[in-house]
Amino acid sequence: MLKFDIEKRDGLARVGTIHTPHGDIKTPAFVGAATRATVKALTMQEMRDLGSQAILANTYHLILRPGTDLIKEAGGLAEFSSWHGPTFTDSGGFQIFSLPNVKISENGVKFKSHIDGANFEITPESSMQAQWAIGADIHMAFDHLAKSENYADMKVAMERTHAWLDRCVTENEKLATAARENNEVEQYLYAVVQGGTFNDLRAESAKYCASKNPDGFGIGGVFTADGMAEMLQTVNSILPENKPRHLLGMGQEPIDLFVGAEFGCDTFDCVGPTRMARNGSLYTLDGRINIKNAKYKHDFTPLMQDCNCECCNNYTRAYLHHLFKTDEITAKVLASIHNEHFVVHTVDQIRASLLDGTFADYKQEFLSRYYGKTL
RNA sequence: GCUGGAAUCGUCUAGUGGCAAUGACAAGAGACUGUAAAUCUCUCGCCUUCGGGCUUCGUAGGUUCGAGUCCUACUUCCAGCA
Repeated sequence: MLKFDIEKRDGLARVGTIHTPHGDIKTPAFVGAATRATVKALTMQEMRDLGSQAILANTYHLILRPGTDLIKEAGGLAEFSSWHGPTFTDSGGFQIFSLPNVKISENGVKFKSHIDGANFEITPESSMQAQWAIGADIHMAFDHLAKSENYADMKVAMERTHAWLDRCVTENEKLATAARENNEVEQYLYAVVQGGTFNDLRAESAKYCASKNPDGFGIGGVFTADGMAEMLQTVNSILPENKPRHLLGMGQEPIDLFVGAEFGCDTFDCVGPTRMARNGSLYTLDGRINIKNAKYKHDFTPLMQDCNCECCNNYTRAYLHHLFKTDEITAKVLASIHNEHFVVHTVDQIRASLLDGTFADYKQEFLSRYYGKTL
């Protein structure tokens, strides 16, 4: 069983440490999205330098390229990518939601590769096998995200997620047993809670996932902060408190991180920070700015005061503006360093404020400043 | 000097009788939440009550219901010949 120590609680919020075979994660923590075994525009050394504790890769992408056998041959995701720290993999379930032309059946999901059109299929069993081959410390159960917000559709997706969870757990047991016999390192499974915006479905899903006794929980299918607090209260009051919870995909907006942590989530991942960085939308304590805007051409101040990242320590807004306008690769590198540092550091500060009892003040001060001036 | 060719939005460019006029770049702005995203969308002559109105394709005339497109002259540039 995955070891998770909680050192302090505040309502549903908690401060803890997840002990993985590749190292500890001090929670709450923001996990970098390394979909194709890389955080876009950043080296793993840059990720370490900006304070990242863990990364999350995607099974779907790694099945397509380079293939999960190759990653196993390399010694696993951490070794292959030279990250060496704690790693997560997403199951590929999200691609049911995000890709066109997927065929979903009880057995699994049929895709056409977006690269060469080749047909292939992911089932709960094959997702587990692929994740074991990739060798991340923490795996997500293969789940079904509904595309529709319709109650009936959401219920069907949730029930399928539960049926698939049974199969994931069974397959995972087989793989875990085989690994133990071969003296291979442990890998752990999170069940994924679905149910959309319907709290009765969320409650049902949380109960079902908890009953399967996984190592932790992913909370999936969340897309906006609206209603998230109530949903998390429902779900995290049901989930066993001694196991870690990962809020899947949320964290582009700082409010997601505050609400997520306040209502009992331990880790987060989100592609937003690095994607927005590549597109010139950069975090500051006063809200996001678009560094490509003409008004920054002559702005020789740092991107953000009181930021200790490599970008803010060394470069000005005018320089970043110039790099973006001339489409230099370094624009995306520096911007990604800053945005990723911003969210990682914000969650670290949330952790610190929970430890010293100042969370409520920190949240109030941060959010009113961040959203007050720009929204 | 002669003979050809060319002049269109900041730049390059499409356009050979119905056109405020193509495309690209540049410029201005917006979006982005378990990444088919170093992507996508919008604006880009002036005004607008968003119906439309007005002024545009080197300059000046002309032909025509109608001209960026045809004719004449001029200006500038390019090429060849002197």
